[in-house]
Amino acid sequence: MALAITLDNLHNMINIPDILKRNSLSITDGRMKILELFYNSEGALAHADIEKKTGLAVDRVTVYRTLQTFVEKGIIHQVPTTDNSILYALCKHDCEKGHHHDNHVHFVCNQCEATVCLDEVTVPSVKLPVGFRPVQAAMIVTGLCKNCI
Amino acid sequence: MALAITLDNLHNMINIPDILKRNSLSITDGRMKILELFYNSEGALAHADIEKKTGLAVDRVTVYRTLQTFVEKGIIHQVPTTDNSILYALCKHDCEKGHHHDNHVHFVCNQCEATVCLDEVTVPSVKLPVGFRPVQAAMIVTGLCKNCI
DNA sequence: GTAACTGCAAAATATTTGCATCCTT
DNA sequence: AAGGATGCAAATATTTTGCAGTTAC
Repeated sequence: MALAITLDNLHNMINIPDILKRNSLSITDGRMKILELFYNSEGALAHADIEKKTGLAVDRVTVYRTLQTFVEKGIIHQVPTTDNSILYALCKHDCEKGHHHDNHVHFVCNQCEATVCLDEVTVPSVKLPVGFRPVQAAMIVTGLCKNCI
Repeated sequence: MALAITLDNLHNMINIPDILKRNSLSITDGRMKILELFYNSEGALAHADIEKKTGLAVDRVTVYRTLQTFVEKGIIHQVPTTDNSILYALCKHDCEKGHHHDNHVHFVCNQCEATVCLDEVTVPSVKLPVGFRPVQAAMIVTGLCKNCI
């Protein structure tokens, strides 16, 4: 019989300490808790979300420093937004190696406010006016997500 | 206060007080100065840019309030960014009527840091996974602008 | 004259930095 | 043991709010 891959055993396949180790980061409670949060969350997270969910377990300053570290290591990336909020999301593919490959479309739900990475949808290229040399492109689509339709 | 008539807005026959009037806003020094700034600037502006350029002429709080008012009226729009900065740019077409039509691509120069609206380049549509209903899309391209190539 | 707008002060938030202590390796 | 990571306190920075005085209409 085929092995059913549920969310749960998908998570079991992910080894949080290992990810930290691969990125030459010491394995600490705070980093584990925060990284776990990302793996257990559907969409992108703001600093405030993380602070709320970790509660007293992790200091506010540590959250700032951890997010910064994770971005530098390529474990998470900053999600572009149309407003001015700062969101972070896991680099699903192989950003862990230090290069970000977040050229996928980000979707923001107007209803539930969640931001999700549509890893399978790549940003289309556009023709720019003469004189502009493109290097990277980001795209944000807003609308209704599957939970809110 | 005397409105400085630059070659540019003279040529385009842009009447700053008129724009305010059309939007049922009283014509004040601060609003004129700030709106003028937008018309005389190539790209998008951050709150800090405006504060620096208006100097003591306009209070910091007034800048915040004016930007908010202008966005509400559809005179300017918030520019999506890949980092977390807040940028504003003129709505070039007919956003003054209260609806935003900023579905154009925004370009950020890695060299000079300027953000410009590519009004002539519209955001392409993408095919989303089942369950996502798109309403709006934004796109940010980074690279080198014509001045920095 | 009246409503709208501004500036100032201060409150509320958000982010960064320094340093002593603790924990991972 | 040593270097890195954390927590706490405090310094900065950013944004919002209240209110009294001023200005546009």
